[in-house]
Amino acid sequence: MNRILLAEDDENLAFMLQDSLCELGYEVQVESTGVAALALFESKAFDLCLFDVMMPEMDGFSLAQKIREKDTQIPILFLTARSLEDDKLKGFASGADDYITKPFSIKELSCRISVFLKRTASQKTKSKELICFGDSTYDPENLCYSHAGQTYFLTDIEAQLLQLLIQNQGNTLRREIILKEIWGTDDYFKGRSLDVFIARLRKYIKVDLRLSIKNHHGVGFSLRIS
Amino acid sequence: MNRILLAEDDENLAFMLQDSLCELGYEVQVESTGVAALALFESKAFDLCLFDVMMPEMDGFSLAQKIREKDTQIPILFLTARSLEDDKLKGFASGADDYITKPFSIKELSCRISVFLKRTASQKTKSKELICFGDSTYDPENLCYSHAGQTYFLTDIEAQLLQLLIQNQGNTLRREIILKEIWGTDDYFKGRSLDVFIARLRKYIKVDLRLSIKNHHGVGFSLRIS
DNA sequence: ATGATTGTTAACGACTTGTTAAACCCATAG
DNA sequence: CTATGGGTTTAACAAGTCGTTAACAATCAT
Repeated sequence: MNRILLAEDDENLAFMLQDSLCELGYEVQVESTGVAALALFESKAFDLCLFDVMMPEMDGFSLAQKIREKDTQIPILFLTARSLEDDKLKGFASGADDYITKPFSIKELSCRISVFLKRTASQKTKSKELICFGDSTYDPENLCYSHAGQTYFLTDIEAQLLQLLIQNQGNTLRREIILKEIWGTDDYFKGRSLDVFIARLRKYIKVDLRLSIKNHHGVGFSLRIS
Repeated sequence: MNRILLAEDDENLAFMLQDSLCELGYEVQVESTGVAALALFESKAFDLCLFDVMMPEMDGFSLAQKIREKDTQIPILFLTARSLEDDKLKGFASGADDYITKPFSIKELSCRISVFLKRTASQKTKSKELICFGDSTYDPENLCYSHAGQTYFLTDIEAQLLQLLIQNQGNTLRREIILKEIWGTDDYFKGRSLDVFIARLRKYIKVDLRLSIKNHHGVGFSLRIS
């Protein structure tokens, strides 16, 4: 289920788009101002942004720039009534990926959306191969962690978290990144849940003396392999 | 240097495109038929495909499908004179990523091309690069300073301050500039905090004899590299 | 020499994280 | 329909970390 953040101040169009896109299997959240959209983007995880260019308070271009500061990957598509050359270029300069001029058909919009979702999705596709790290292994297929004959079966969230840490081994994973990746939102309680799961993983991996999960105060965690 | 495979049967347009794109720093190879383009694709590596829809022997759609069988990742962009709805949908269905209707400006084309090249490029290079200064390195991703095997993990403010100093190495950074940049305000106590952080950074970097932070009395600080 | 600026260290308080356990949720079995 | 159990979230408290402030020493400019 892909989540789309739609920023559109025209209520009718917004409703129509939300309706149509939902039918196509997307989860759509709508905000009518750039400010609100930016706030929502920061607290929840989305897979794609769809912004109207003309909006009160903050126009689509500025909004896109703000988003790009936080996320260089997420696809951003613009909707606009005008098909002016300068407008298009300004759009691309502010970090847009595509530019759709009204009137457009839902089918075309959906095609363009799926082009970008396919691309970002293919980056995520995790291989189901056995992963070796330190003196241990993790089996993504069976969600189990093994070291020297001992095997622990992990729960869903434990597994996701371990996989994230492994994929970024040595690097600091920011709390908000983890929270958005696994829980979809970033609030106080999910944050505490994260700490609880870190504690559990530490309990598992302590059998492998080469492994440790280091905290970077106020920033996040990193898996260290000595 | 990104390599583009252009399939276009109109000689004039093909030449014009090749010329313009070359000037923008792309390496462009042209074929005037789908069959030839497919053959060339199989024998050489490209980063992006740009196909005219209407071509003798094999149209752009069929060509795209053939390419997609061999490479699911490479971006494929269509050029077409018609902006018919059905055409666009057929294009996307055959594996296209974008669809540009003539007439178009080179600037717009170049924007759309770079959107996709950026995406595929970013899949290859994921990590931010290290900053080297003196005999040391600073890793902005993990907020850590390293010299000769030793690594210090910095706090948020330490990291910001070091980064500021590095970016202005050799030049004097005025106190008020630093204070506004990092703390947002410039009052007496934040000023004293700054002095405390300078002391901490000095403690870290003293392991690198080539580095020193010099004070300019009443003005600010500068990072000196001998 | 004197007042202002900077260097240095330590302590305090706010906030983040570690840890454990209880509460809660939800699916499944009885 | 209730009981059970696995898994997750919430709560509560302990431990740790960081930024600020204070205090005092050293240095600089005039």
